[in-house]
Amino acid sequence: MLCWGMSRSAKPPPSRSAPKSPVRKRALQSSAAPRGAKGRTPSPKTYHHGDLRRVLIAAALELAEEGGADAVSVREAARRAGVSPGAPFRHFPSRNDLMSAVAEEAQRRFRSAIAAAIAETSSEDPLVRFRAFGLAYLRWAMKNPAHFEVISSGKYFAHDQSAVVREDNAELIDMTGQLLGDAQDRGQLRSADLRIMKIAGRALVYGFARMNIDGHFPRWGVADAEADQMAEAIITLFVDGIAKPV
Amino acid sequence: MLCWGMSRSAKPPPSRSAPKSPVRKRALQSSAAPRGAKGRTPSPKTYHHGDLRRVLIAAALELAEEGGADAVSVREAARRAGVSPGAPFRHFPSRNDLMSAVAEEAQRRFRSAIAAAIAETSSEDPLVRFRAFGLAYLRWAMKNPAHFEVISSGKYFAHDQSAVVREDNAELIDMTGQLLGDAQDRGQLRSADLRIMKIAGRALVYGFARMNIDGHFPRWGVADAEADQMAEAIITLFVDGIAKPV
DNA sequence: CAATTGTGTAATCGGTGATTACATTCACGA
DNA sequence: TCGTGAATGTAATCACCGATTACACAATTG
Repeated sequence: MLCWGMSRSAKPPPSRSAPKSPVRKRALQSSAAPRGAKGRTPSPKTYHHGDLRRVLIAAALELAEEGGADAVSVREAARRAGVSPGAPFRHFPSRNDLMSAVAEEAQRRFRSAIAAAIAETSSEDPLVRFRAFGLAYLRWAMKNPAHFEVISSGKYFAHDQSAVVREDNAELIDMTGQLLGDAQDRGQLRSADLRIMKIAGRALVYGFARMNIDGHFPRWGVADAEADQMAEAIITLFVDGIAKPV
Repeated sequence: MLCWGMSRSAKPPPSRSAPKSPVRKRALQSSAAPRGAKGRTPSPKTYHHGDLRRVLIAAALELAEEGGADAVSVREAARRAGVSPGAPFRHFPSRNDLMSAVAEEAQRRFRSAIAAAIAETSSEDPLVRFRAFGLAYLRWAMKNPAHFEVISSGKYFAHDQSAVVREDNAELIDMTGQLLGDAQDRGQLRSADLRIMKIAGRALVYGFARMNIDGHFPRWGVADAEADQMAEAIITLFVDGIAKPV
């Protein structure tokens, strides 16, 4: 018998169309009352889950955290939500659709983290703010490698599938352009080619974050402080490199 | 019936232990006489393939080229080699082992490309050679994105599984350290911290290559020239950034 | 020529994404 | 209040994949 629950014991085959026993096992249910967007009260043992979409996304984010982006499987997410393997299909026609939703949530968090870091920067100096941007970027990426991977790798969801991720990301890129433009207006930069600086800056932080994800820094994972110092040093090097020498 | 060949037609079940018809279909066989390491002459229709290991690696490299590193499957490689799905097991106990072999071959090519580019540089100026290194790196990575991905992402083979890849890569990194050290000895650099420059340089090119792989440059893929110019500009920016201003 | 070793085949297992028919429930309107 | 249809979850199934085993066949070697 095909049983998606955790009981693997062989059961006597239920005659094909016999009415099922009304007793249902139900798992997790995220017992801290998941308030849906509509503030519905979820009775604990209903046939309908009530908030499956959200729970699936949460489970997928969790799976990614635990075992990397590749470890996310629709079936396992369903298992953790306590529903059958086919249930997610109603909400996400394909695994990619689930991953898109995951990416949107992750991107939202990423953006918030950076926005918060910049908001905390009291200075008006665009290069100082640029530094803060880069540092927040790297810190978030190193703290949430799997989520960063989902967002960035363009392998888990089609980039043109989620307008949210696309626009949100474009906004971040624009922000760096803005900051560099301001710095240029103040005569703080050596080179005139903003475009190259922008893309080089992106490549630098992206590469550092990805190297971390891809296991190029085997020493870390524990030495959190060293990683942070390294991140800071790299950004300093970049900013010093493009800034006009005093 | 389970048939690994291309014929999907239902056949009458062959009685379990009946002697098989001696007629065998045999695919590809890489008909340009694959000379094994031992220079064996491969007769075209033997039961034994004769050079399966090599052919499997070649097929895997091809699959990666065609559909990205994730598109490599042991079964498909076996299919292209014209053998059963279980055959590769003799040579590669797991998919990762196959990918390790693929990575070794790719790394070998990568290293050659860079070595050749540096050898062509007549100049003795370490920064000029450093530039050549970076450019060769980016050019190869952009020309062989899937192969670069297999080498670098540490997801397709355990980094400690292949001494070849590890050492080969360490040698490349050493090379950059050497070049930067030479530049420092000649007083060409602004900063004293070689370690940071080394890692920032790595992150920069790695990030650029990875952004290309991950689809962050949607415009390209056709505009090859633009990508090349961009690569050059980025490396120039970096070298100018770390070099002492004239 | 015979035995041993290497190599490919056949068959099977468990896991996964995808898809369909069906069961149950909920929400809305008569 | 009650029925009906739309939502939503279940059951069952398919194809594909990686892994593994027992077995068949070939190549080599003595």
